[in-house]
Amino acid sequence: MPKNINFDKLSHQPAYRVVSEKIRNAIVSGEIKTGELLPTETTLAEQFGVTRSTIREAIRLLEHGGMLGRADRKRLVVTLPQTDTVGRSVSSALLMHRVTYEELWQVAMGLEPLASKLACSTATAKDKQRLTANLVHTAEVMDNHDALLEAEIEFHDLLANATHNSALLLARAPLNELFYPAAWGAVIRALSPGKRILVAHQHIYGAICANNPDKAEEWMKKHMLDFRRGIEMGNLGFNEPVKG
Amino acid sequence: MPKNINFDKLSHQPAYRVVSEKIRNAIVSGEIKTGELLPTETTLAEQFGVTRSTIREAIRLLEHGGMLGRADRKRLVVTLPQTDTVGRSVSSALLMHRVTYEELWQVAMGLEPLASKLACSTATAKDKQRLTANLVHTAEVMDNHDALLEAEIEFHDLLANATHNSALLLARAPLNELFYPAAWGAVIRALSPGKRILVAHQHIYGAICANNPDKAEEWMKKHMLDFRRGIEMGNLGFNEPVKG
DNA sequence: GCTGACATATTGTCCGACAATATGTCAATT
DNA sequence: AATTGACATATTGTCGGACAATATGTCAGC
Repeated sequence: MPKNINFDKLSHQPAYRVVSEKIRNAIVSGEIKTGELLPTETTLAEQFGVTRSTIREAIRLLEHGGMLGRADRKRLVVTLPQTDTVGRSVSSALLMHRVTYEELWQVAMGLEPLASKLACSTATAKDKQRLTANLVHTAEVMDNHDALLEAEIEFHDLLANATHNSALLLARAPLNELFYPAAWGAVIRALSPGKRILVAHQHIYGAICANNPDKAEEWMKKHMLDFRRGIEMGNLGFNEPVKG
Repeated sequence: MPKNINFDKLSHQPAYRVVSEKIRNAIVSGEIKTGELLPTETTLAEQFGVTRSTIREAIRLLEHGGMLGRADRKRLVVTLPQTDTVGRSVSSALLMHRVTYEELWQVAMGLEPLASKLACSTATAKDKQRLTANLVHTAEVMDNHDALLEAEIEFHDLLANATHNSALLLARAPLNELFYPAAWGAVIRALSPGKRILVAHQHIYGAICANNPDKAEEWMKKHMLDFRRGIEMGNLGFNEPVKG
C-alpha cells in the first residue's frame, strides 16, 4: 500500500513579488532607514540575481504604497508614507465598494469628536496658530462657496493633525478625500451655512485652547449633527454611493 | 519689451504612471466592472501604444492596492479590494511612522464602541449566529492563550462586519493587524483575563440582540478600558512603538 | 571661484526572445 | 456519450540587450 504523501500546495510566487516583499521587509524593519537612497536598479538586479525588468516591477509594487519616493526624479528614496498617499488607495477601495455618504458620516461621527477631544492635550502652539489663521480665513471667504469648502476641510484636517496621532490621521484620510469634498460641498451650495460653520469651529477652537476636552468633543458632535441635518434638509441623497 | 510668457512647469510623468492612472480610472468609474478580466498585456500595449514592459509596470502599481487579482494565476481580474489587503499597506505605513500602542488604542476607543452601537440595528441573523459560535468557542478555549487571542480578535472583527459599513471596516483594519495581536497578546499572557473577556463579550452580544445601542456601546467602552488597565498593570510599554 | 565642456551613472522605454502554463480543439478510446 | 489524450494556441513571467534623456561628477579655462 502506497504511503499517503501529503504534498503542500506549492505557492509559486512570481519573482517580482518575492523581491518586492524582501525590499518591503528591509524597509519596515528599519534596515533601510527613511531618507536613504535605494540601491540602483542594476545593483539590485545583481544582488537578487534577476533582471532589471523584474526589479522594476518589484519596485512599482512598493511605489504605490508611498514608501518609495523620488529624490530628484531619478534615484528612489525611502520615504515615510504620507497620509494622503495612503489615503488614496483606501479611497479607491471605498469607491469600488460603493460606500455611501451615510457610512462615511458614521465613521466621521466616531473619529472627529475623538480628534477634538484628543487635540486639547496635544495641540502645540504652532497647531493653535494654524487653527487661528484658518478661522480668520474662513471668516473672510464665508460667502465664497468653493473657498469656504476648502477652509472647512482644512479646519478638520488641522484639528486632526493637532492630535499628532498617525493612526487617527490615516483612519480619517478617506474623509478628507471622499466625504467632505462631496458632502460638505453639497450642503454649502444648498444652504450657505457659512455662519453656522464658523460659529461651530470657533467653539471647538475655544474649547481646545481652554483645554476642555468634553466641550470640544461635544461641539464637534453638534457640528457633525448639524451637517447631517443639512444633508437631510437639502434631500441630497445621503444613502447613495459616493461618486469619486 | 518682451512679453512675459508664463510657462507652467511641465510635469513629465513617466508613461507607466499615466497608463496606471488611466486603468485605475477605468476601474473605479465602473467602466471595467469587478469580476471582469483585464485585457491581456499585449492588447493593452497596443491600445496605449507602449511596450509590454511599460504596461506590466503600470499593472504592478495597481496590483498592490488589491484592485487587481489573479483569476487562474494567469489572467488578471478586477477585484474588490479586501479589507485585509488594503489594511496591509496601511499597517506598513503605520509601522514606518512608529505608531504607538497608545495611538492605536485611542483609535480603537473611537471605532469599536461605535461599531457596537451600529451593529445593533444592522446585524443580521447570520451575523448573530456567527457571534454565538464565537462566544461558545471562546468559552471552550479560555485557558489557551493563543486560541483565546484568536477568538478575541475574531469577536471584534465579526462585530465590525455586522455593521456592514465598509468605511468602518477599512478604518479599523490596522487594529486587527497591528493592535490586537500584539497588545491583547501581551495582556492575555500576563493576566489570563479569559473570564473578564468572555463576560464583556457576552454583555455586548446581549445588548446587540436586545437592540440596545447605548448598552452595547457602554459595554464595549468598559471592555476597552479594562484592556487598557491590563496593559498598564502589566507595565507593558503602552507608549512604545508597535513592532511588526 | 565660477563657468562651461565633457564623461559617467541612472532611469525610462523599447525590442525581441523563450519557458511555463492555462485554454481550446479534436480525434481516439471506452 | 463521456472521458481521455495529443496537440496547437494564448498569456504571463523572465531574460538580455539596446538607446535616449537627464542628473551628477570632474576638470580645464577664465
